[in-house]
Amino acid sequence: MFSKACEYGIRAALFIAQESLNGQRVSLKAITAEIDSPDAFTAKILQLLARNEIIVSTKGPNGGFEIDKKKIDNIMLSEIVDAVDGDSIYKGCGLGLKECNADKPCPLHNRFVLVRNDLKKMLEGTSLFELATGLETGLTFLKR
Amino acid sequence: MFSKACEYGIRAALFIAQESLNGQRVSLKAITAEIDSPDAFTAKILQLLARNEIIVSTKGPNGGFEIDKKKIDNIMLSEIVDAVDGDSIYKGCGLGLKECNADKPCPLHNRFVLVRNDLKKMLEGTSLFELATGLETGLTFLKR
DNA sequence: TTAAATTCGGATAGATTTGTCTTAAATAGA
DNA sequence: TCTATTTAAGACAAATCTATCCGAATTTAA
Ligand code: FES
Ligand code: FES
Repeated sequence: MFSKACEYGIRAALFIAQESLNGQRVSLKAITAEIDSPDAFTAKILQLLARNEIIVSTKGPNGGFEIDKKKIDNIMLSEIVDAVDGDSIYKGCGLGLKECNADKPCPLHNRFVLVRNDLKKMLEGTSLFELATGLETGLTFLKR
Repeated sequence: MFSKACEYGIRAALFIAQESLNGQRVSLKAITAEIDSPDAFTAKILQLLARNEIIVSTKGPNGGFEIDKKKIDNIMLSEIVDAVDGDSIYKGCGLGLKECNADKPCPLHNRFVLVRNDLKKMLEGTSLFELATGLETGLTFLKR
């Protein structure tokens, strides 16, 4: 469904959001320990999220990653997925035709767009804040 | 969403179904011309579908691929996806945890399973026959 | 029986994704 | 200013996915 990079990206963003809500900036090490992901690869993804202004990175001692508190309930999963995986999941044809086109549709088109749009709406309608609360209350987990 | 192999597999199966409904067996060449896919790679996928008894292959002159007419409205897309891509799309965690587990869910679990189950139901509820009719009437297309 | 047509299977190659390593740059604090 | 800490960036490596190549096996038909 999502690439590994995207999975790590979402999990990392959720942890950063959770800690940012508590006023804490977190280091790369803390993130990869929390979400159980490869250090250097995760660092690349965090750079990408920082370049897309989804997270803020700070170098030097006590540096790390954080998210503007005020933005956390305004950052939707769709933004992260789009930054990491692009928009193919929202726009692509289910059977791999070069583009999804209702005027010359593949046989699966009508059924596929229903599911694809549901996924899109779910991602567009879910903020980091909503998911971070479940983490904070211990109801959900970022590794296992 | 699906792998390239799976996309080719579904498109190939649909073309074979359409031709089988017309009593025609089709060669690899005819298939790859119709769905615009790489020959040798497509051949591998067809072998896989044949081993999974979704299609029937015949060697020799006038050989090729076909599907038992009586089975066509009974073969669901889910079988093809499962044969080619496995069941990760039905069972996998959206955030990449080793397994999806409602007892220790990831933050996206509740929302993700809704979409994933819709996708699963769509694939389980769609037969080759249903999609092949759209092809036959010229309403849908396997390449563009 | 021979030749041609066709799929099968294994080896190989290319492309993409995933992951690592090393050095540079920035920053805080002694 | 010096040093330790931390992220940034680019080169590299490994794994996986996609695609190709070639010879073997099977079958039809002359
Ligand atoms: S054309 Fe295939 S999903 Fe729209
Ligand atoms: S645990 Fe992540 S989707 Fe179910």
